[in-house]
Amino acid sequence: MRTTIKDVARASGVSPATVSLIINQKPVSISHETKEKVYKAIKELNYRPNQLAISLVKSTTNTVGLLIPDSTNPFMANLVRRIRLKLIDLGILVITGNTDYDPSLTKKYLRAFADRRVDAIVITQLDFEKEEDVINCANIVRELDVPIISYGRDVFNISNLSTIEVDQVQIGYLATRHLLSLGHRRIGCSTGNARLDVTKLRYEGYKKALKEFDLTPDPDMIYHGQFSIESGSESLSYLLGQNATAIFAFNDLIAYGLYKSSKAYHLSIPENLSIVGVDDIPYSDIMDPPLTTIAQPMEAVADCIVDTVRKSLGGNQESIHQIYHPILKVRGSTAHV
Amino acid sequence: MRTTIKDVARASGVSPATVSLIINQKPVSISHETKEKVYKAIKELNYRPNQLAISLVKSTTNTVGLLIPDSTNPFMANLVRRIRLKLIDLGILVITGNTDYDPSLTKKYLRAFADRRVDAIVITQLDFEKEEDVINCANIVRELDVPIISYGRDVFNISNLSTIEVDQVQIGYLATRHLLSLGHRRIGCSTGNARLDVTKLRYEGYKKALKEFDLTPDPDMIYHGQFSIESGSESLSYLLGQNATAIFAFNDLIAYGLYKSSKAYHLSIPENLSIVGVDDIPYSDIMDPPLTTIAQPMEAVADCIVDTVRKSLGGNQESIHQIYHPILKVRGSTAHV
DNA sequence: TTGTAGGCGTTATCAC
DNA sequence: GTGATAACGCCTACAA
Repeated sequence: MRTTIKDVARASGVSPATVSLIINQKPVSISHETKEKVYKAIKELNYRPNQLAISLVKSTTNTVGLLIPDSTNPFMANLVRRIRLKLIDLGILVITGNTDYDPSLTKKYLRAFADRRVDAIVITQLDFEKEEDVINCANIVRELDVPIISYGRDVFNISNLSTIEVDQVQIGYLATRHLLSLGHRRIGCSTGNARLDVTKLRYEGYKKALKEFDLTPDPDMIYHGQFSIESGSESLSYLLGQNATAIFAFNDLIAYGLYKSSKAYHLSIPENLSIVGVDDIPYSDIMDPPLTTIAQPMEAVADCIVDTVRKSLGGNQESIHQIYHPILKVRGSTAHV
Repeated sequence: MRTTIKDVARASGVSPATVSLIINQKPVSISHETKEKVYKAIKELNYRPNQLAISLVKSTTNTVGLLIPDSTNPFMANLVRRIRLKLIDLGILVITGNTDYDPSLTKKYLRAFADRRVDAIVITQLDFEKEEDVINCANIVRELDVPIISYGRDVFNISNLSTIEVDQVQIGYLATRHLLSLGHRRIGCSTGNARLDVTKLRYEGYKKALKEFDLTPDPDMIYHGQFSIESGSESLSYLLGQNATAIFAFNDLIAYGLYKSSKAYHLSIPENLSIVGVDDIPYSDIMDPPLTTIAQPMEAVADCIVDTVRKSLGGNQESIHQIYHPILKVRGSTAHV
């Protein structure tokens, strides 16, 4: 049993209430003498207030829950790092949960967060393959009664939830237009998980760009994969079979997978194949050739998330909706046909 | 105010105590009838027990704190992911803290973890540049009174702390011996933060290998850097100035930095320069050429950490000391002189 | 200036 | 079978 406020009180010959007043620097005048005694006792007993007890009475935990599908994705890893660093600065801890797009794990975390009375929950790309899982999870979220801040669109259609997003249609559009402007006409898509909102939106952007060039999207040019290196690797042979001269990889990891299997095909990038990715993770400009990619403004997103968390802790009820814009970074993986 | 056990009690016409008994499936016989009533009320009121209150009386939180210097390092990211996934399976949440090797941030986190009464703290490579910070932090750790599990050696010299480590000397040895066996004699080191224990140990291994080949280590062959891509980039010109034909990068990120600046020097790897890294992060075999590296058995380490956490929650006081061995993965970045 | 008492939401020990 | 009652460790009126 650790030392409690009572121990301190006893040791310094005052009541627990007085100790509490002193610790919390309440605006009441207390004799210098007793203050000294109490501080001394605190130091000697190495007393630290039990935050559980404090949280119970104050009903605030200075803790937020953070849910993330793939924490090993460097883009996410960097985002989360920045969020954590800014939050600890405010004295707020974050409980992180990995979901791997698993609905039941997601629900488990959501409930666990709420049960622990986190002050807010940050969810990133909370979305599932199956419609039913989305609905199911949305209901849980609605019951939660905790401020929720989402990075990515509100696929749940929940009213009081703040969203911070990057224009995903624009991402697909920028990537595709860049390729089109280089003369490519058979542009393959190596997508992320097909039913996910991000995937759909990026594909929208792809179609939008094609339309601007008076081209009709060919469904055969899509490989329905996942947001992983392995998926990218697997997609190459299919897309080559469709005579793609360029591939829009739905994120940089997928692009890395394409790089990897390109070697097996003795294809050289960008001479034989142009590739553009999404996210601009830190390894993309080290790859050979450096990867052309669409960068999301990670810092701004992280800062906005933290800001929104802070506001909601401050009692702000209004939900915020912020949209950021992506940026095309042209590097060595794309060239004229 | 959320619904409490009292609300449920009132709604179902029983006492809070009874509700508690039912919820926790205590081995007491309770009439089927009241059980039904209570379950119904719970469902209708959407009642969920407040874990803060439960933790307060049970003095266990089912939460562990995890401290990590650089969560964006893919090796760490993967390790942490696995730990989280295995822990949530046991119903345990993890509060993660990024320290960036900052002593004051580390202390802040350590205290915050303890104040929140986490059941255990997992620290990874907790170590600092300055001796004084190490001592200082060690004192805090000693006062903590929480089971601590460390990935990496106990640089603190704290008695009751479990350690899970990978033989770091062996890492340096394997990397260097590989290079030596390829005929390299001027092998540069692009190190991680100089004062860190891992750095010193890997360098020990380097010296050990040289000694086996009857070579004396040349202090000029060391570039004292950091565990980052940038540091690797910066080290190249210095080490080339020392006529290095091969470089032992103290981790894969550093190796990536070397790849990056090699391009600027129009050096081709491994023809003009051999490189070996450490960690075998997922991008290393996609690099061109694929990076020869020393892999640490991440899965085994993660599993052992989780296992140790589980045991300590079970009340096990004994500290564990486990050592794993690294593995050399020969790929395309190393060749004969 | 300091102490008393009640409450935060649970669980646990006894009674009834 | 079920219900008081006292913890758990702290905060905060309200008294003194």
